[in-house]
Amino acid sequence: MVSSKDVARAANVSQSTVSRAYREDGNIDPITRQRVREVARQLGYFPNFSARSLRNNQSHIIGLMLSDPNNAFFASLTKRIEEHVTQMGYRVLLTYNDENAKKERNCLESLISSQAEGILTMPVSKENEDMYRTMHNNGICAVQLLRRVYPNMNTVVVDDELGGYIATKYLLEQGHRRIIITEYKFNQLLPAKTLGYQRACEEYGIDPEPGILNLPFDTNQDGIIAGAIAGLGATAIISSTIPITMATLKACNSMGMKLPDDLSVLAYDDSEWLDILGISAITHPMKEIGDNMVDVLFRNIEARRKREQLSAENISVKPYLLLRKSVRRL
Amino acid sequence: MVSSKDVARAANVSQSTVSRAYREDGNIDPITRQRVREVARQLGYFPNFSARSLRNNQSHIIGLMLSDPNNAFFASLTKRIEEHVTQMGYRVLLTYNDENAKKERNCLESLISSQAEGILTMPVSKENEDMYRTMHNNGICAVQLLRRVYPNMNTVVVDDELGGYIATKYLLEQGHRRIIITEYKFNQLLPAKTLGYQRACEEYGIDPEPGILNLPFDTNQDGIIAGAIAGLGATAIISSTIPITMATLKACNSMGMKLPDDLSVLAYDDSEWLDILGISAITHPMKEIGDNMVDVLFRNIEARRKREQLSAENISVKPYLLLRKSVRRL
DNA sequence: TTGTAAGCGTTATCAC
DNA sequence: GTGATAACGCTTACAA
Repeated sequence: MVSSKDVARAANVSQSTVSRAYREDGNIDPITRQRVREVARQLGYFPNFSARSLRNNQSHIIGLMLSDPNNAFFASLTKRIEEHVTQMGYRVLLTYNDENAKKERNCLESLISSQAEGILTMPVSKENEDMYRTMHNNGICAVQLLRRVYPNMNTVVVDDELGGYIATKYLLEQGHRRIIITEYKFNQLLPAKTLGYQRACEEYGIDPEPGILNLPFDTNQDGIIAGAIAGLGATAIISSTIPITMATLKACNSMGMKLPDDLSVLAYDDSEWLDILGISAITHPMKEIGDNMVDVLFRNIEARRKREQLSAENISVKPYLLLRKSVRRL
Repeated sequence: MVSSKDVARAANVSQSTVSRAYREDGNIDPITRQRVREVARQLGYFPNFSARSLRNNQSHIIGLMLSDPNNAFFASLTKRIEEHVTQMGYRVLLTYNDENAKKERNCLESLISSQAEGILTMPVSKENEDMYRTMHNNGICAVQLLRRVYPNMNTVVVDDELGGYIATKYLLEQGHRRIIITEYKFNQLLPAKTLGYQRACEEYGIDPEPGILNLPFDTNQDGIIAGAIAGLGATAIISSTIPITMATLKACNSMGMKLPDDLSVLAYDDSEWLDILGISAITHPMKEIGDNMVDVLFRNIEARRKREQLSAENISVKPYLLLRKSVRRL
């Protein structure tokens, strides 16, 4: 690799002049800058970010830690985030925790060692709290995405309690009474969507309990869903993630059920495919979510640079109902 | 950030001993290593990769440059790649070129400056050949993914000519004669899929020309597709990417066409949604593709470390037809 | 405006 | 087995 020293030699200037030619402020004669850059170009010189990072204590790296890559919802966020981050002159280091605390730990270690200035994370559980504290102590800004695992961390979430409520209420209004809602149960707590479901059910004087279907993370979801629908005699189902929506549709296919005549389906999280399939969904203002995530992060990075202390932000984005034609009025 | 110096002080050893405690070979008393690591843990020490990279001339970074993030086909590859790369103890720097040569250039500059040891790239066009040459000169290993833009670069592609041929031949066998194939035309050349389409048509003595539908990259694809179907009186269509498949299905919806009665659709690139929708597709052995990409890359990185010279590998993975029920026998 | 030199946190070489 | 020290490529006082 050609270094600034090589360029300096070739351009007959000092190494620091080369450095100056590559920085905004660098007090340097425009002519010199021009000349140095030209020589550098010919030599194939590119500044070494590792060295810069070491010297400046600024890596210009943002760590992105996602959980489940099968969820198209996240894929679409990834692009938005990358775009923003790049525009700010930062780079994205991509990691997946696979909903696994041990892997999450490895990701975090790697990101810390990479001197990431900020991280956008979907925490798996409370298990790695010490890591997040270490990061905090080291001034690494963190924003948790779509999940509120740590109360004192910056947060950008969708108001899933509201989403669950809206979804359930709509189905109730359409006359459904035996409604299934699916969930993954990570902690002991009920997911927010389920909480909203409960609230709506209780408003209608319905026992929410039998409709709550806890699913395993990776195996035979459609079989379980099919069984639950038959078992409860459900007339409607709220599928709580994109992968679960897929499983639900497969269950319908295998049982030969037609939408919305035999079963009403309301998907949580939207996808272009759902539009094609005519399936109503709880959807989210993706642009707003993506923008917020990155904005909060860089606000914090900025503040830190000025040695200001910011209190944790807590942004909750409102989901809304997108009607198509997968829900039948009873 | 706490550095090895801090740990050294706290553990009453020299800084180089701390360093040794964190390397495989490091000739160090196991007891000392244990003790040092414990002190480090308490202090919240993590090795600084920038410094390591600077000193070792090994960043342990792999650059991943994708084109279109809307294509779920790539999203699924991304995860596979990340998994592999992480397992090799490397990190993934994610960039998107948006099918735009200027952006591609920025991505490459960033990756070079990041000292990436290897990059997995989907080149946009020949425009940035100088960049790729610079990388080559600097010993940065590159593998082009799914496209063969540079003849002398390592390549992992799907044999799209074969895929186009298989798809077309199947439709012809089913009695279709007016078949549309869609494409994006980046260079002057016909895409490989279209070449396969041509070959099959010619075997059947059919003029391929009228069926070739060139689409713009981002706007109103479904309108154009609908127009083309009507215009040609097509009985079948091969949609050449996942986003185009979506557009095709939208076109069908808006024209009120039912599959496969009113139109036969054969998708190029598979998706779980297509399974749900019962749409036949040309699919790819994703695992094989992902594995190959990373294997080729690390084979090259390994060779470079040993100062060996490897000639460019050229891997072509065979696609195959997955029959569902979106094609009608005429 | 430019050059000199110190230092960022590592690893590797060389003594001991 | 351990410690001192130079060097990696860069930025930034400070000096000229």
